[in-house]
Amino acid sequence: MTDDSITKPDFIREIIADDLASGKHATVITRFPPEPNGYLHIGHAKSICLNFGIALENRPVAAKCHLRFDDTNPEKEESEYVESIKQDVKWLGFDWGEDLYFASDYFQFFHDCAVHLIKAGKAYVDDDSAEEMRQKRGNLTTPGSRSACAERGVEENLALFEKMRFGGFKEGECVLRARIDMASPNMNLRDPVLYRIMHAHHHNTGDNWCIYPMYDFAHPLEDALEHVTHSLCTLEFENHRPLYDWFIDHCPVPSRPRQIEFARLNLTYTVMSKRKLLQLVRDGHVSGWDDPRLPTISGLRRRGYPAAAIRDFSKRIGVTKFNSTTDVALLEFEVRDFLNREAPRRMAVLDPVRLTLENRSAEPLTLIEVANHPQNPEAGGRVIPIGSEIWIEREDFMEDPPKKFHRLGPGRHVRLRGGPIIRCTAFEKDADGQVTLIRAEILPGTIGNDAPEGVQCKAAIHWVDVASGADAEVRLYDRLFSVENPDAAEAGFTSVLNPDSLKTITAKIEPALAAAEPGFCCQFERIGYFVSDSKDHRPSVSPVFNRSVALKDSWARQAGRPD
RNA sequence: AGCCUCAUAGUGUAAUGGUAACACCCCGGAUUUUGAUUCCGUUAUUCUAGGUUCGAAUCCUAGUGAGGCUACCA
Repeated sequence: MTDDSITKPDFIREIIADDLASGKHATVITRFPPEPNGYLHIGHAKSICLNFGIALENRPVAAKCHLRFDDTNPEKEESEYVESIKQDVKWLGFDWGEDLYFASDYFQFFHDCAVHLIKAGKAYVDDDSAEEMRQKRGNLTTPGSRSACAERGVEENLALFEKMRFGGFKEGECVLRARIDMASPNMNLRDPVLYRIMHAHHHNTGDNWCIYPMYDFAHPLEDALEHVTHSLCTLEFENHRPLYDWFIDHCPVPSRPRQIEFARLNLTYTVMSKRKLLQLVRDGHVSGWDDPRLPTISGLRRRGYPAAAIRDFSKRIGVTKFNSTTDVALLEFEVRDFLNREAPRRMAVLDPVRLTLENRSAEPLTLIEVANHPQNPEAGGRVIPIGSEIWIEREDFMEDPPKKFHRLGPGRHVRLRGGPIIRCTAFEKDADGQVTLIRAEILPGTIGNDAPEGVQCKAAIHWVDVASGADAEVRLYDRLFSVENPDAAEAGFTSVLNPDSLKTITAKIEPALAAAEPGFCCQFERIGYFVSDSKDHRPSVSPVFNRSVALKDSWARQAGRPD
């Protein structure tokens, strides 16, 4: 269902194609390596689509993409997140097959590599405190100086490391460091920490270990162990690549993966950092991690964004090293583009006003068959009852319409979508001047036929039958922030939250909508795309719909302009 | 301040030393039983300065701007 025509080779795909062509690799193995410490968001979706996409595209050479949980820090990780991440990857349409891994399953190997480095004189146990280490590391312009512990012999280091491993030290008492270069202009190479002591329970290994490897040490080894050929990560790891390569060079690994960095996704009108997302949830600015306004995968899913639209979006934005910010309008375009093709049409009236059909004896219709999709006859149709009273949208009637207004007004004609043309004969107002009732007559014989000679009918409006229609809660979602770049807000990102990001209203919906199952995506004709809420929607009892995205509305733009 | 990386219409990307293009957005028009869709069209682009070359968005140098790096996070 995804649009393959969008795919064009980016610099990473070119590298891979070259490696395949030159015979450097016979196949391609990528991996998506989340830390299970939070929920996935659309930035992760970019990485997922990249890594799994490359594997899919290279199927002829048996390419694969692994799902690997980078769970090397027991203090931050929970198995609850493992399940939600698996669910999100699956929902996005990707399959890791047999290749589900946990970094924690490699703890023994990491340990053995550490011992290997110690024996080679390339790692040592350091008793310096974190504070002392920081001071001796130097800074951006001045070289660091080595800890006195670096002079320890191999046997002593071996013994101390074993003592670390078997719980002989308290947390923070010492660490294992690589012996590289304290004067390197790349801070990552100033004798980085390999192992720290954590007397913590791990979600996978329980209490088997009390030393845990650092990302920089573990990650290249994980990749190499899994025979990953191309290890794709975001730009902030550029300076880590020399260290990545150093571990590959100095440890007994079975393969040589290559790290390639690309720019992470930034989107306008939202925030993407885990910390800020967490704050929005904790402080109650949103209802939870799956709030439809959040850029989380679960939020987008609940919002009714199709997985295919997110995949198309990922292709459309490309992959580069340029630190860019993508206009969220591009995501919304992909959502509309997909839903326009796939979503069945339904009718709902968001701001209802009653309309009475007066000449029912002249046109005694009781049922109307309405097409489910204007461009796709295969989508079939549905039968909607129609009585003498219907709801129409308040803004589809004007007492004194301007010449460019095509809808209903006194004496004017309009077509009821899928039904007959009607003519407004009268209307009533209350004391405040608010229209309370519209009276209209049906033009007999106009269902499925053009307007009779001499009748001006330039629009079709949606409607809901009063007798058979139902009430529904409709949640009108809009952008969470009112400025393009909330991260740059002087008073903090929460100061630029959009106060109108959610408007909840009661709407009138046609019978088929009330009966829909949760997660049903459709277009409310002339309004936008909506989905029945996966959590709160109760079919036929208490329907709840979320707006995914509004339809483009050139009339609103035109009408809003001064003449 | 040192090191690394990046810079093409408003936004995101393509052009791999040989005519700067595609998508989104915006604007206009045609069609339309959704003021949607579809179709057609308009506006607008190589950060700056030098250099190499017959020829530079592309290669080199410098500058400018942006991002990253001084966790026992990932």
